[in-house]
Amino acid sequence: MFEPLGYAPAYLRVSEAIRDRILRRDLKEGQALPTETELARQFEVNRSTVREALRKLESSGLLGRRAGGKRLYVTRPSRESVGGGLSQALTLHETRVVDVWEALQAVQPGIAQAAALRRTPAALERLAASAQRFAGRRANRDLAVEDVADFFNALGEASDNPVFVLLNEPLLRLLKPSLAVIIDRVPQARGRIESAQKHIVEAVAAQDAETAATWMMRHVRDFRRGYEVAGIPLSTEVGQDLDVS
Amino acid sequence: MFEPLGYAPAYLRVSEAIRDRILRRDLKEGQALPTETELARQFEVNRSTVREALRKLESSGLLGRRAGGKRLYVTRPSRESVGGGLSQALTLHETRVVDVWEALQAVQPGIAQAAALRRTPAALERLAASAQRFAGRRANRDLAVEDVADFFNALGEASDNPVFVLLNEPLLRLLKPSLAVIIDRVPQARGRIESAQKHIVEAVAAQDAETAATWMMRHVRDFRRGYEVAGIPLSTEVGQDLDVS
DNA sequence: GCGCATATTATTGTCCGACAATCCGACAGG
DNA sequence: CCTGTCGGATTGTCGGACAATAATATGCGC
Repeated sequence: MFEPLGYAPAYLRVSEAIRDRILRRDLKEGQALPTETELARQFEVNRSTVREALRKLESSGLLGRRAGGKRLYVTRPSRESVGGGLSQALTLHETRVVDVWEALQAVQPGIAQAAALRRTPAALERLAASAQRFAGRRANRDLAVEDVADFFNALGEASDNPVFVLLNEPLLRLLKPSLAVIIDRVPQARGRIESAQKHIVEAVAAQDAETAATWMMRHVRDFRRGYEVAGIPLSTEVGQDLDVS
Repeated sequence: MFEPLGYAPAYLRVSEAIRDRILRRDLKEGQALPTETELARQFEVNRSTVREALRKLESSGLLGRRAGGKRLYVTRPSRESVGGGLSQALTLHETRVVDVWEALQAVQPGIAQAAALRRTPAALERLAASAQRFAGRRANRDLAVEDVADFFNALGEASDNPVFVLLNEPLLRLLKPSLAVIIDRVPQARGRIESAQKHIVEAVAAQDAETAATWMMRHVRDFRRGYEVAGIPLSTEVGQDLDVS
């Protein structure tokens, strides 16, 4: 019947005040934040309180530190930061590999399509280079996995759609461990990935959205076959390795 | 030649230690965290340091507070928390309505498909109820928007795929403001949404994945028409209203 | 004047101790 | 069983302190 009358601790109000200024683009990316002491003075709270607020913003990826630096700068949440948060959440929601795969299947053809339509020459080159790198590296298992992920990332960037870019990251992160197993256990996996990537690159180069989507569908479907051949149960939960950092 | 040798401030190491225990399911959801003083004792750091660590985990959604409560409990990141973070990130990446729309177009048919295949009777009922609610409410603009979002959410839940559930939230959040404008300015919008929802519900009821996906595609494509008719430029940036909370 | 090493200063990370507000649990009374 | 009271535990916030080091100014040689 009654709402709880809202009270917010000071550290929260401070963090929201700063966050709003950032979202409003009032504090621009790359700009240095005032010092903790100065913020404490302006908000009229203790420095400890300011620090608690800063920690919140830091872990939302809105504030960051330049390497080896001391002061905080306004940053936009990076792919890694967003990916870390989401994949962490998915892990705790008991996501299974089949769930990730299904999402991949739903979204990747659309990304391929968009990439084919809008790729710049530079993005195309990056994509081709990624495929090349995977094809040329027959040795290391983990590097191969990184290359596959990089291919998807390059495609996301080529689509020039930040939603796709940010969505890709967590899915790939969760995919990687099982992909490593597939590459280890399924001899023909590398070849099939290589072939799919080649066709996708060609379609993107030709700006043929339809073909790009089709090959991507096959590519993703192949992963599912990979799970079966490698003997990974589809109901395996992802993220038991917790490499989030 | 050399990596910078890793140093991490204590508050970070504490927060990572706790986070790992949570991700490892060592600390289970719903469990109460030890008190700040106790944590400080165990980690052998000051309580202020512990508090900074807790603020980080709090804003990743891994720790939460029961309404009006004081102690912290282990929680899984809620849809809202994930959605807030992601939509905040997308806002800062200058995402445009057309980007969100494109992502919706890519992902929603897949969700509809999965929902059709796996919906439980309960989920179907929830979905139908949501459609009903939208159809029956011809008055308020904002409530109508909420109903549309709820329909997508219900579909996501029916798909029984946490990836879809969590992905939906930020997209809907960013979609809402423009959707409100569409409903205001495009007289036939309500009717078309109502019709699409009806067909989707029917297809999901019949477990006809193909039809569900097809109608969803039409439904999403309609939004794009809506933008054009309502005179919203597709390159409008989303999230200028910053209702993240 | 300019580049570079060096000295100063400012800022962060961490600690300590304190205190008010208030949530929690127990306990008594109707 | 519900309500009111009470004491202890816990959080939120404060002030001050200090070492380490990043940032900045200073001086020097050219």
